[in-house]
Amino acid sequence: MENKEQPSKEQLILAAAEYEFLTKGYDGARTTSIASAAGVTHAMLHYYFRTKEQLFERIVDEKFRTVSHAMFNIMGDPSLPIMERIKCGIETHFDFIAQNPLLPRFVINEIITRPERYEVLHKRLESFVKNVFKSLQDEIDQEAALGKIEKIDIKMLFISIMSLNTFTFVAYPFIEPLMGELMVDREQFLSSRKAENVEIIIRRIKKQ
Amino acid sequence: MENKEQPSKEQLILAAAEYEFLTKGYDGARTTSIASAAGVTHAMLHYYFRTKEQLFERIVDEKFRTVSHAMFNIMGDPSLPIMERIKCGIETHFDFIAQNPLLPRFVINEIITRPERYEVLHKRLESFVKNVFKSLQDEIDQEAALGKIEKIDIKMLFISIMSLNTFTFVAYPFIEPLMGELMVDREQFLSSRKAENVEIIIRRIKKQ
DNA sequence: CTTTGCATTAACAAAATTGTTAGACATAAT
DNA sequence: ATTATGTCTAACAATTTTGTTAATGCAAAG
Repeated sequence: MENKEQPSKEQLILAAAEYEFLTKGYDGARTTSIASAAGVTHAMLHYYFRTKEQLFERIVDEKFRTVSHAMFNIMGDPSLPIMERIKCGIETHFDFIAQNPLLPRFVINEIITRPERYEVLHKRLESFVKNVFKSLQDEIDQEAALGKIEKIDIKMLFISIMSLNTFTFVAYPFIEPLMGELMVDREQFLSSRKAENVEIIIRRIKKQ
Repeated sequence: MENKEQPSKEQLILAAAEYEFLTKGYDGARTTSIASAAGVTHAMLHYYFRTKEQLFERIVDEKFRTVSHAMFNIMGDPSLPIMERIKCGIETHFDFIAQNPLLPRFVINEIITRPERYEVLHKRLESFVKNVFKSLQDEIDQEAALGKIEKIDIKMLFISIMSLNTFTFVAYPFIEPLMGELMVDREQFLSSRKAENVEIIIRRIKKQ
């Protein structure tokens, strides 16, 4: 019977594997290390998942689903006015990355080393993203024609938002030591960083 | 004697190792694969560099030096007016990343898996960066006091610039398939992306 | 032409990592 | 009580990857 207080060995292994793969990547991860972190013998790991590869697939599947799911929320509520919608999208995206700080590097490294696996995720996102881009671009073009905002390519805007929201987390260990007191209070920093990213994008769009 | 047309085995190995390590990371790299890419037996690799670790050190050293050297150029010419200086710094940084597109991911992964090695690079950059930040901040504060530009924390600006310039290259395989025609002509895309990044930062600083 | 020293290879050895198996053990069904 | 089933372990096996060595070649110095 499923007990919430006593996770099964299988769940323990999955949790340990997730952390190991996300921090060290496929090549850096060790099945023995995963097993011992999960508190089981490494034969156990092979018993449940047969191979390292299959265990990895489980993690990749789940993480790709997480990303895919997040993309749907990030695009913002179409009923909001465009400025509000973009602002809300940025904040949702930022919060998602903040809660999954290891994910971007993992996904990127994974896609680079095994591009074929990305096709599944890409296919799932492709038409959705294209549609949202198109509707956002139409709305932007309309507002721009009225002189209310700058005319801008939504794809460029998208790249900018992704860059601003993601890079801090990916490069955290690189920049943190260079930042002095700025990043010592993590909560404080993240909140002002989020506001900054919104500000940057709003200013980019606002008519001058 | 050193011949420019016939690189030595040692140089061949170093070149192959650089590519292997930059694309696959330390864990993913194989000494046999490096050797065969260099067209030598793998015993040869061990003859010249003894261990994978030592070969890797050579590459890391060189790449960290490259980054360190780049940082000095990126901070811009102090004799220029602040706007020009920042614009020029952004462009220099962008061009550097464009010419070393594999470097950011390598450096980040390397720092995450072996933070102790970063201390050498960090120490070299620390005081320089702090000084440049301070002089830039002073200049910004002066201009802001005159109402010419927005008051802004240079460190925040620095993170924004790094993010915008770097993320595209790090996440290239992730975003490229989502971008339709935008990125098909790479040269064209990079040039407009560079201009966009400058535009974004300038708008962030300009007084509204 | 012989010695010296570095470059090179092939074959081998060691280590690390992944994967398997036979059997033990518990638990629940028959 | 016996059987069946899934869980688990310890020991072992296979594979992959790294590292070594002894022997060979080769070119320059003496």
